[in-house]
Amino acid sequence: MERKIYTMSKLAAKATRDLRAAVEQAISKAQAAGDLPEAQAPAFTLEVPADRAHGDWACNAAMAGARAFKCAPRKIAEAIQKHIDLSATYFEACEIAGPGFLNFTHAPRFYSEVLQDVHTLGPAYGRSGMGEGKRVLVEFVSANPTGPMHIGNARGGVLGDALSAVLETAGYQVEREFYVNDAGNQVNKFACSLEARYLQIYKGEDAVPFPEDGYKGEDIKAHARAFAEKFGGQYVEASETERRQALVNYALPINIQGLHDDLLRYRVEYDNWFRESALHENGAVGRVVELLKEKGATYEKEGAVWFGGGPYGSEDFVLVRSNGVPTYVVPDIAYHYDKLVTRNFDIAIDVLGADHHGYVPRLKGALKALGVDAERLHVVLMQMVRLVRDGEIVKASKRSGKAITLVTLLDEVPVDAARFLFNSYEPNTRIDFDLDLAVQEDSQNPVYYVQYAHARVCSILKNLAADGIAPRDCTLEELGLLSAPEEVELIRQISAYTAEVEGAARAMDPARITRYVTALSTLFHKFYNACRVKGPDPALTAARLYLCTAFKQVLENGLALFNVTAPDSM
RNA sequence: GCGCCAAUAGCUCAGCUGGAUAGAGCAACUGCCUUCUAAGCAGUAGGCCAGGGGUUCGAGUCCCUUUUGGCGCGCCA
Repeated sequence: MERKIYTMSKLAAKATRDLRAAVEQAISKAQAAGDLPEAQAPAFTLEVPADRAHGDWACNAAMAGARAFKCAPRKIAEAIQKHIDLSATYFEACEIAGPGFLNFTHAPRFYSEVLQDVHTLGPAYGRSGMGEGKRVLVEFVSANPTGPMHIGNARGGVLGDALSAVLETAGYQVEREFYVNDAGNQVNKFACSLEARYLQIYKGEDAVPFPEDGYKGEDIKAHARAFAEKFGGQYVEASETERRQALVNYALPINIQGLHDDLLRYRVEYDNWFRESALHENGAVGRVVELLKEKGATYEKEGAVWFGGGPYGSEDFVLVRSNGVPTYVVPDIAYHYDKLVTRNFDIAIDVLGADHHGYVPRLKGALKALGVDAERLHVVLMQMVRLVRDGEIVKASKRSGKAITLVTLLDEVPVDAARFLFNSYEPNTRIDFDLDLAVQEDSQNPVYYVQYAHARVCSILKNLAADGIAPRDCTLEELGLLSAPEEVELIRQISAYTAEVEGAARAMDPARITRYVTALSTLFHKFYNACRVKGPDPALTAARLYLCTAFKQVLENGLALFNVTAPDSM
């Protein structure tokens, strides 16, 4: 696998790191000068204040140190202020406010250099080395190939895909994987359902009972009909095993290809399609049971093999039924063992529906018993998606065969809108997906707000190009002309991008990027209304054009993370 | 019954290791297009952050508890 080396933007990170060092030094110097008592200096935070009037970065060292120094926060703040040296930093002012906050203001050169950074790095702006090149396997969707994908898989697809992109950008080496459940009981049910529909074609619907827990969807009937057209009735008289095998061999590949195609249509692509059947064929499933037995993590009860979860933080559960057939967890354990041991990924991430949460401790417990550090497995649980149409909740039920499928969703909702909407919610938020809103092509739909900002900046560039004015490099003096509040705010937001990506990676929440690009677009729209790019002053025009192209670049980088298009015109 | 997740503006949601006057979009109302796209901007209005205790300089955020809702608790997957 190709190892990518990225140029990183370190400017914003360096700015805060230097500031932190300056504050620490100021505390030491204040202590040396007797302005602060000798005591362990407190841990403190640097954060962007909610209110712009409080500067660009705020430090709580004075309040945090109140106890250690046995001194009023404002007194401590004054001592720090007296001794702080900002000359080597990207900050120029330090003020004391409120209960003892130290508020710092960026020096103008910070803004100029941020813009130059964006131009230098281009599409790589935002990348960082946070992940240290660690190998991460992100598994998501993994829908059963026995039927069509439902609306929850649509969310999982967007979430897993965007999360993967965020992690890549934050410096991880990511592989996207789909786990194909092409073995086990689900497939048996699939076979029995197909068989019933097939036989019904030849014997009549009343003559062949349909299995109680079978798949009742139309897709099963369609498969049976197509199979009958291709092979005729030759399998009616064949043995049950042979008949079912033939039906599965025919229909399952079609379904798997269908999953692949539907996801592709949804702009979701995988590095690997990992088949459960492979784990059975190469003996990994049987081996994992043996391994657990060797570790003494199992016991037998009433003819079944149980996992004793007590020492590993999980409940007891059955591994192998009394009839000798392993339960579904066993291949899952084998699969995760394969991820973390056989293939030796540093981290495995599972994107799962919240209805699977009860299963997580079992899986982690089994991994612990196998000697695997369960911390290397991260499960991102996403809450359920409900579909709302005409103000009413559409109940999706897989058994009834009336589920809202991913394909139905795509037929109704543009991919950009669906991806943007699904990526607007953090995984742990339940979504009521409003179909009526998603198809609306107006300002109510947030995706257009962001795309419009992009179309706008493209329009500016086009207009100026028509006048013979092309973007060019600017001197620091020229960039210093960008001092209007709207300009400064926009650049500030641009400067925060890398940290935002890192935060999204750390929290495993790509929805933060959606919020980021929305905020970025807002600031651009404000800039657009307050500052004209085209104007009498060539230097100012050049500087603003430089800002425009930087904005365009960062917006594109952000949208690329969740694979939403950035149109040149709307 | 036990466990997990939640409860913030009329609606949908943010609020990142506890920080300053709790934010955004939509909906409502008022303004702004002979100048780079009005799918935009500016402004007004809208909140006992579910209730109650606690922890501390400081709580929407942490702990306990009550209520309400979602999900899960099989030798199904």
